[in-house]
Amino acid sequence: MTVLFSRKCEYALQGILYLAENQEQGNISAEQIASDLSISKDFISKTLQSLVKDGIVISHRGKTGGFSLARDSESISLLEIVLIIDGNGVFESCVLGLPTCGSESPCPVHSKWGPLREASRNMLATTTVSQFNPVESGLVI
Amino acid sequence: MTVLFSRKCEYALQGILYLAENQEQGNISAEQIASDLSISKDFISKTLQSLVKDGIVISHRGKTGGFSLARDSESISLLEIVLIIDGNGVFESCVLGLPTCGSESPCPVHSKWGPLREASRNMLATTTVSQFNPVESGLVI
DNA sequence: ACAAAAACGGACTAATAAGTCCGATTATGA
DNA sequence: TCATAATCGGACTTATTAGTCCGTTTTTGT
Repeated sequence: MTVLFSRKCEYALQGILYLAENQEQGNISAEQIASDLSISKDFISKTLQSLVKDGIVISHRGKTGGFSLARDSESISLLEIVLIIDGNGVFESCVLGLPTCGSESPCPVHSKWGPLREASRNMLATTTVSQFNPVESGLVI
Repeated sequence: MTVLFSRKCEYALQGILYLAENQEQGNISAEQIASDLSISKDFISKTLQSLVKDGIVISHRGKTGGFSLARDSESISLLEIVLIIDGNGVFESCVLGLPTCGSESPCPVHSKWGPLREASRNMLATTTVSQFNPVESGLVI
């Protein structure tokens, strides 16, 4: 079991963080990403391709091809990635899986889960891909 | 996708809350639970059987058989159910799925997710099955 | 005694997610 | 020009989860 996101979404997040951290390299091949993250090349490749479609990532074919960020890393939030890959079900559905749960007929944990869900969403919305790029964030001397 | 728990776990939680809410009925058949919760009879039956093995639920065969709580509803926390069905991976694993993530080498959201995870766990640990039984909680006149 | 109705157990099937493979296309550099 | 190395697309396979089926056992009420 994963925690909050699908495996595909986890890989997407890992992948885009990797791209951000290694921006100076220019195009980065799926091969390299997969090797460094110890995941499947074909799978991360497919996953990044869906981010290409949504304009988060740019891809280049050919010998020196690979992937790179389509936008400024500071403008890409983790939430954006999650919504693209997994949708917003995590932030809408009842945590107990009750289809009828809502503000009219809340489940036992409805009011308690609400703030946590909002905090999770907020964490993802306010965390950008650039935030942990050592170079950009100035954390490295 | 489910939010935090497997479908099986969601059903277990729904089922045990149902048992608590309808304690006065004594034995409650899988048939009735399934019908009221709009889920599969066979599946909820199987799920409750694993709670029987862990001493949360008691089962009785035969014509008037069914399921009932094995312990005082105030002593059964939601967390207990979650740990039995899904284990504690949700509270241990990296939310980005990074195997190396930990306090030594934290992932980008490690420090932010920690408190949320603890709050989630705490919510489940402090919410008992009795809490929302209308009769026991005195919410019903 | 016996029919009915329940959980139990185990094997089975279905659905979904995860991951793989391969041929086609595109671009580069020698 | 041509070999090489990359993404792309689609079909495919595998793994996991979800859900079903059915015969057996147990218990109760008539």
